[in-house]
Amino acid sequence: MTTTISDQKLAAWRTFLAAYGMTIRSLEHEMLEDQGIPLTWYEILARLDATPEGQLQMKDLAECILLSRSGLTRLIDRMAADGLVDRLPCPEDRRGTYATITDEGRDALHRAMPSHIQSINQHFLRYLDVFDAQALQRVLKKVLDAEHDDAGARWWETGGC
Amino acid sequence: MTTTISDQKLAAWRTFLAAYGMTIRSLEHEMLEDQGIPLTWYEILARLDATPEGQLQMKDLAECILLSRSGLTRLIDRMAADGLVDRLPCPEDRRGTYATITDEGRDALHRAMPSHIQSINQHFLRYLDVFDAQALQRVLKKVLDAEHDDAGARWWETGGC
DNA sequence: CCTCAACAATTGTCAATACAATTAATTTGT
DNA sequence: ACAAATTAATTGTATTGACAATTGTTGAGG
Repeated sequence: MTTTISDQKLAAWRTFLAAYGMTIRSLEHEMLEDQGIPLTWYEILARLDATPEGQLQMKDLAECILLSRSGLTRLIDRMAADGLVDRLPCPEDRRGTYATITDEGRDALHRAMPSHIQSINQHFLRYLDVFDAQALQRVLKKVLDAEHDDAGARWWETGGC
Repeated sequence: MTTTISDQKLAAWRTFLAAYGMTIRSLEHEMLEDQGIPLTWYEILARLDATPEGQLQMKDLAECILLSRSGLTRLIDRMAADGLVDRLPCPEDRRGTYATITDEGRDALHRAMPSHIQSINQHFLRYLDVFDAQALQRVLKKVLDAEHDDAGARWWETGGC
């Protein structure tokens, strides 16, 4: 049986898509322009920095970023070549590898963060008042929680934008 | 001067990012799985089909999809090679090129659309009631309208998901 | 204990994208 | 009218990403 979806809801979906596309392009552009690093690098650095140890196993990193696992190996390669992260073997499971943020990586992150937050504000948040933000948060959290009910991971609630 | 952004608003931003990433990955995967075409192709077909003439100039297409202009030339190459679109020269401006949807393209689109809408519902809309959808639409439209005030284009309001 | 399935990460290979430079056509300014 | 600037699209080249197969390791069942 095919459920009919209301035009109103589909319009909300289209607006969601368009808002994302428009915003993320500005953010990617400004991150590269102002900080010289791709937004994907920033995301990795932020996630690593948000952990107590400053490190994550590749598999955990792969699942919490919006990128494929296959791309991750070589993405970390590049970041390691730039000195922003280190690879270290995982003692308790010798299949695993930790990606660890370096001091240089933390520097780059902390240098980029204020500017990035300003970009987020400039292109997105400044158009929202507190109630808008609450509404957005409430609505989209329903989606996230429902789709992610299988695992206990709640990585998107952690800091680091 | 550096404005301070509330944690509440930043949390809304993170949720926005996470919801997009989680949803779009499912949609891309299912489009390729069920219909054998990338989601980007679907988006192009939908935009062309939504115009009265079934065609758009490359420049207009480039600005209404979430992709770079440079990638577009070869993306249309591939779709043309598959028979889903045609290229035709633009009479009133000989620099221009129209990308035109073919009958085969319309077939592919109309075949894919129900399944795609079901996917959107499955991974996103079904978690929202009418009020949620209205709230989402209202909030994100503020962002879109504000960021896009320069041009008169309101392409994201047109049909075709 | 030992085999086999599952898992983590990487590698090979090819497709897709980004960015800069180029070509061709149009518009603008004088 | 004509040189200069702008625009539309494409192309060259290098980077990045996707997907399948591979390597090494762990864990479960007999």
